[in-house]
Amino acid sequence: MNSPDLKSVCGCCSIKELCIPAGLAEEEVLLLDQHMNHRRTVRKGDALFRTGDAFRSLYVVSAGLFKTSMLHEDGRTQVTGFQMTGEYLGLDAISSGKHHCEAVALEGGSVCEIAFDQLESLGQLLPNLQHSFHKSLSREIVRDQGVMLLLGSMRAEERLAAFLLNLAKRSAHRRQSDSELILRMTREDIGSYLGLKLETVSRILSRFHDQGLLEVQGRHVRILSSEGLERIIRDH
Amino acid sequence: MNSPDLKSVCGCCSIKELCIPAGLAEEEVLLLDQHMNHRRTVRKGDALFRTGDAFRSLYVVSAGLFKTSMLHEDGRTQVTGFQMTGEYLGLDAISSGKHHCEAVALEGGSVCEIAFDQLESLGQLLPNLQHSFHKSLSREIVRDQGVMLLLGSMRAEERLAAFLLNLAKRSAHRRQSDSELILRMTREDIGSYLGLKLETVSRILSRFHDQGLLEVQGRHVRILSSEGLERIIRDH
DNA sequence: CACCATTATTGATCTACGTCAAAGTAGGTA
DNA sequence: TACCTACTTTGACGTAGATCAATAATGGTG
Repeated sequence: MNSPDLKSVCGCCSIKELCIPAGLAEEEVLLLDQHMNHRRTVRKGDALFRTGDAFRSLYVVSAGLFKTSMLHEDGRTQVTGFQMTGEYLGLDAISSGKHHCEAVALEGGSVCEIAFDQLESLGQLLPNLQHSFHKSLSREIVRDQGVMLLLGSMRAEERLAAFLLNLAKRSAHRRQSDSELILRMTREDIGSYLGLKLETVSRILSRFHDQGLLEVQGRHVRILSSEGLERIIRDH
Repeated sequence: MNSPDLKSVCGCCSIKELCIPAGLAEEEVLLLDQHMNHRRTVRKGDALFRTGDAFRSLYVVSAGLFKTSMLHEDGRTQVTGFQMTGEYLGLDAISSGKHHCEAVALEGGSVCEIAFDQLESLGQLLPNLQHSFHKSLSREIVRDQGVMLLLGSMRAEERLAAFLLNLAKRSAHRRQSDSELILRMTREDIGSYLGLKLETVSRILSRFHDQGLLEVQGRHVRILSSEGLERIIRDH
């Protein structure tokens, strides 16, 4: 537990408009600040929580990239998401009081932690916060259902095109380049997320490269034609 | 808008322990009752809302069975769930103020409607309600991620086995038989939900029948060996 | 710098599921 | 009751993606 430094106070946080404080009044953010455990740094490979851990807190990514994976009892495992700055980790655990997935850092970064009971109490005081929290939960549902659509009805090329466009869009939203991507995750992680084998992911990246849609250099990917990728999805 | 009859008042509702009132104190339920639009009946085929509709209310199934489908702009469509008594409809719409899926009744039934702004206000007053609502949202996330796991890592037989066991479990929880199932949805609906073609669904049901795991008579299915179905999932 | 472990690419082959097509069946309606 | 439509079953065949296998690149570490 680090002592909060100034920059990690919500009111002064560089990502406050992407995070919980978004849309809150200044005095509301002050109140929020009293309940947050401010930035905790994590190193690549660190787990924030693991499947089965008791649920106490939600986390919001303040820097870096995380992946969440579900592990089924029969040994099956599936990457359920990649979380960037401002995105919540742990929302699935509210339902039962224990985590259903594990969250692992794919690069060094930091998170802010908030005890869930405190978030709920604070929600009683701040309708704005309550509402924006509901939106976050609902947004996660929409995201998951989007992945269901992808897994249930798209072919491998379409899935990968959608994945790359999604990463690019989210990067752009965070004022990072929307064409220069660094895939912090392995081909196997991508494959697991997309319901494909790593060989298929690799093959299709090469194919996109050959078609002039991407420049692929290991984990460095540059999107040369987002229209081309969109067309792949549209033309099924 | 029907005038509420006695039986549809939450405090007297036959399914109150499956629904929003679950876990609330009597006086809290009274308050809730003042904000619910009580039972509205729906006929088979009726749509509660459609993709793109403005979001005002959540619904809870009080009787019958619904399906929700997402339609992608490119004409792709995917069944995202089948909702039974006590389950919410419309949670995805909170995020953006418009519905991302459509909800259609698969048999005659009824729903209770609650204006979302009223539910939020009520949540400010009733921490219990707030908390149980958060759990419902989170449960939907867990459910969706379970489907992601199914779609991303299971083979056709495993998906169908998991689907049937899930229906049976949820029926049992509602004090209906856990072995005698009536599939209110078409093979195509099932296929869409499971990322399979209707022919595959049909073939696998026949195969399960031949293996003595099921008795299949059109939409009437009796589970003869749930252990057998579980084994199929476990033994990938 | 050289080493090793991890990750990625590419090819050859196999197979689960999709596609296309033809009957068969059930349920609602006149 | 008989009809018609919508749904279901089953077969023959094709293909996208998995599997198996062999190199080839990385990148972190002593």
